[in-house]
Amino acid sequence: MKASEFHLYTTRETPADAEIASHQLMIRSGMIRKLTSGIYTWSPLGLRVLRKVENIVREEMDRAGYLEILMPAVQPAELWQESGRWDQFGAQLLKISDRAGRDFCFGPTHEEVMTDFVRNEIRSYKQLPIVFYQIQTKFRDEIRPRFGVMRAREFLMKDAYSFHIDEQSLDQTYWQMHEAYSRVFERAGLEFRPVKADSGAIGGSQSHEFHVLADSGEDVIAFSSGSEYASNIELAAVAAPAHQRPEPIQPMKQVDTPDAHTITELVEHHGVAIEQTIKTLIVKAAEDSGHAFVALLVRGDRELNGLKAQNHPMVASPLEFASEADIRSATGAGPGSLGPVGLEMPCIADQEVALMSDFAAGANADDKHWFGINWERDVKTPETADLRNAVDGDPSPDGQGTLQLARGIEVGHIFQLGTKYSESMNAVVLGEDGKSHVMPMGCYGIGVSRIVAAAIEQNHDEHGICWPLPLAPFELALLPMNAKKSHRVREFSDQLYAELREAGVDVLYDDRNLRPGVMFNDMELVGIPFRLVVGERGLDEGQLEFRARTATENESLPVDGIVAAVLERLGTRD
RNA sequence: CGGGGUGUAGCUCAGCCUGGUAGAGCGCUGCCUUCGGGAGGCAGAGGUCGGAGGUUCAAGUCCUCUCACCCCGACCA
Repeated sequence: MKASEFHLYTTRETPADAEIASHQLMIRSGMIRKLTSGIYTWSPLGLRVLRKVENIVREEMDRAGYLEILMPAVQPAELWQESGRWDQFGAQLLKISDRAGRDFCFGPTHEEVMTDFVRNEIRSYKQLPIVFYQIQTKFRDEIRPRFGVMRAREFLMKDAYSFHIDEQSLDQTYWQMHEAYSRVFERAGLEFRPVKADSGAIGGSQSHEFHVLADSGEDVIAFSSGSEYASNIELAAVAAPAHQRPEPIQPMKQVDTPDAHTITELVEHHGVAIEQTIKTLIVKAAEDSGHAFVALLVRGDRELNGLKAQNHPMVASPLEFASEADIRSATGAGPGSLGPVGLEMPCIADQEVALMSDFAAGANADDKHWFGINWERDVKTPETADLRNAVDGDPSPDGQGTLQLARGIEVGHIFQLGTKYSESMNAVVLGEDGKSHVMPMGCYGIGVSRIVAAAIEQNHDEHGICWPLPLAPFELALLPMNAKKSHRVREFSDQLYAELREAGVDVLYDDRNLRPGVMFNDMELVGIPFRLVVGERGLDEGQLEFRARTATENESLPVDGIVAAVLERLGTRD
């Protein structure tokens, strides 16, 4: 491709509304343009990358024997009413109506359409197992779209659905898919981890997420130093500490703390060790608990794990924090002055909290805290549960090694769905026994457009994007120096461009007659993995300069045999 | 949906408080010079100041309403 015939439009300025590197770089390199909130146009440059990802995904799905189909983006309400999700899915479901007033939605996912398709197509266990997939534009009306295509409302997703005669077959396909997913991310050249995940509202027995590791990731994953254990931090269990509760030393005393409404302020202004403080969080209680609210106690330096909390029988699910007004009427104090002493509601303490002594907590009166609190002596020892997020160095839940935490971007998620949809939508086949069987299902998603952003988060520097070769929009940039004046350089470059194309190299030939600095900066911003520079000086010596995007030094390559040398350096390609 | 903020040239923003005939940088067009890490000069094109209403002799600026976008809280590929 000649740059003069391509649409390259880069900008020096960082757009004001782009916060993270991938979003900034995608805008600056001109890969995407925002049409409206959470909805983007892919430019020719961006589309090249998107297609690379898409093709890797497609090839790996095909290799595994899965069958590609294409389902409608617009779906009738009836199907969603049949599964019960028309009302359940919530505001993320974009509902639309046609001229006759019939209801439709723009598909956020395709379980219903898929199940409908299969219940009409598949009649016999002999046709099972079967896996269909599609690569489709989805729409989810996110409350807060952000980070460009990372969390867009409209996005490109690969979704696959498997159908089985029994759970065992589902389990088998599930692990095949796990393998296929790993191949996808390996081929894309990304550093990733599959982790155990919460199956959430979708239910089912098994679920894994695939995360691209990046410091800017929104998810935290935990993996063991001593085993294969890896899970989303939501699921990482924390073992109860083994030590005994120390004997009380301090008397309990009330302290005026008008300057301390957060744990940090309490620590800074009153010299309390943060490990000796307790955070009291008031949440709504489960409906059948007989209470309106429940207090959750975690050590001051710990984070509440929302999933663990809402799974507790006393706690409402989904987790809902009490409003400040609710807190005030229930405790008589504001959220900055709460504690277990004298609290008129059930308390659930994290395991380690029950083993603390001489600790500080709010007094349930504004601007007052109790210091030197001890369980039993000053307040009843509460019920305990595992409520906090794991931290670096916690023992691994499987007993082998310790946990390390890393940040990740969720780019894939696989589920064993069971019969949730096949049952409500009556997707059955005749079994070997001549009877109807409801088909267990699996569903498997990959965020194709999100992978593009995730790859940039993982691979960029101060100059721009550093594409892994398999995702790069072009493999090689051919940069002539001062071609406007130098006929030699231009003619040589024209010729070399033709030869490289002939050899199958995906080359971007910058024939725009720009100054060298502009070309270098553009190619680095766009992230072309390799560049080849043609200049008068080099031609005099019979040499060209070759350089990898991530390298700091040029390599001199002789003009003779240049194409072969370049091919060798590009390495194995698809 | 709550809370906060911003809408002025293609982009990034100043001007608004204190009303008086629309600005800068980048980008774009033309010419000249320059040419190995985002050059310089000259000449240009480009804005119903998000929209509607109001106050005023006069509104980008003040008031009301409205729309859009962004940021902080509950979800997900």
